[in-house]
Amino acid sequence: MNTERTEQQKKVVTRFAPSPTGFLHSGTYRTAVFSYLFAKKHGGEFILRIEDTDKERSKKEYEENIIDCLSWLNMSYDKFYRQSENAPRHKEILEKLISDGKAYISKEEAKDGSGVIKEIVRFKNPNRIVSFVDAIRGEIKIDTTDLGDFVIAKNLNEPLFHLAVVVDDADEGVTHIIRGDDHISNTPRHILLYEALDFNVPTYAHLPLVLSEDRTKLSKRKGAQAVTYYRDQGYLPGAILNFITMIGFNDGTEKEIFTLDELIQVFDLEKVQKGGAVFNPVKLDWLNKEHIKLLSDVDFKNHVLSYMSDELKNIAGFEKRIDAILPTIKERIVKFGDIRDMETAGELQYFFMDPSYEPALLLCAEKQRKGKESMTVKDLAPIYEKLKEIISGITEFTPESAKAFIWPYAEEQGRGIVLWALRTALSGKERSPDPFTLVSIFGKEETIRRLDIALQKLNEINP
RNA sequence: GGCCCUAUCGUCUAUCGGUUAGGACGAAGCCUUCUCAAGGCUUAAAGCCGGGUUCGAUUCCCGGUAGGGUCACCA
Repeated sequence: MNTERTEQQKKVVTRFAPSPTGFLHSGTYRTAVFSYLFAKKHGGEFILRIEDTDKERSKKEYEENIIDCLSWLNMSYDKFYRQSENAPRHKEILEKLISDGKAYISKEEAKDGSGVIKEIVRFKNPNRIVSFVDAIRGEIKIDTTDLGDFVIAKNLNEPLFHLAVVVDDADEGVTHIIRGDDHISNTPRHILLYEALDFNVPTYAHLPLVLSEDRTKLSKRKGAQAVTYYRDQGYLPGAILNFITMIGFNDGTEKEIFTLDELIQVFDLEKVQKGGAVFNPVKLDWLNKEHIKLLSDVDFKNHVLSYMSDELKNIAGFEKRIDAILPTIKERIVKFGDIRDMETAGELQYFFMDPSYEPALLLCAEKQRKGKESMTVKDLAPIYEKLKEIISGITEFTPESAKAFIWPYAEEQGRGIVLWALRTALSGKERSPDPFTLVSIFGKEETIRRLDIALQKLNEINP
């Protein structure tokens, strides 16, 4: 009874054990997220172990990428291991297994077709049915007979995944192995090894796979984007974490927007989905926007600034007006990378400097009076004069106040014409925030100045 | 093909035997100041099939079917 209790109170230890053979992407790091959430939920420890026993495919840059991404996602690990550094221990275990008669060296022709005879190590399979209780799926039984005497090392100095993973997890005290569904078929092999080594078998939890649009396992080939791609595009790490958790997990409520801390609070392996889920980038966009709304004004501004070019930020009027246009930007972006697109499309510059546009743009107001004659310079000039007059009377520069002053005149003259004229004069664009917002951003002096510019441009057109 | 896993709107999901099967994204429509957004409202949209168990199954069991995973001297 006592031993049972201590067993239950044993500190939870989980690990993320990627092989550094590619960039971290949505299909691969989700196991890290769930392992992390589970460990933190139970006040446990989260380990990062780089599984670099495959010398040919492992690359230092991928290892760096993994560490980099985890840090960006704010998933700090309590311990770090590099599997290759445990080589002496692996060799020791291999020798023990062989001397115990539980594994043997087998002289075989190399699989690469070179014809070389190599001495590989095979595990002596007891050929029996292995069963375990998966924390997500319940009992799973698999007959290991058809696995044969599987290979556990290329030679005494080069252990393979099955051996290394079991030895390391046991040595590092991992209590819960949370990994992808695709590992279910490996689990019986691992359990066999645990038993041969007389180690305690940990609890397994096999996560459903993240799927691509065609419902097959998400992979780089299937269009999985690297975590760094999302970072570069200006997604928030909190949104990525929230999204990747919500596909495959639901706390039973209708809440969808969670911070990392909230996720830790509500996380529960038993509420993890069993079936695979499609990674839907459109919903990620929505979620990211929601997370942007959660940002403090300062944080939001800093993010915005980091996505603007120096050229833009160096415009003389930048400092003066940046704060005023922040709300407008927030409304229009879904991720911070959109700011670069806005700048490229020239949708930002006019806030800080005189807009550049063809005089004819002003005349386009004719589009607003269907079936009527085209607008002419003669029609428009008085409108601009009147607008100047109205604006000089505005006392408070808020969108609401601006509207209160301008609206009656727009009603009288035709909304389309007046508002289009105002908006294009202020922005030089066919699309922009509404004119009242623009007026409130620019203030009296600048608004009138821009109306004068429009008037000048009008004169350049021959009636 | 063997073995294993899975199965509710297009997508992500709620439901722990009794519900008008709920929500979200997306879509469509409407409203809200001209454009672009944002916002609000409305609508369409699901229990794979067949057997059981039960007074009653989306839910439990079995069998199909379908999809996926895995079958390396990769991890």
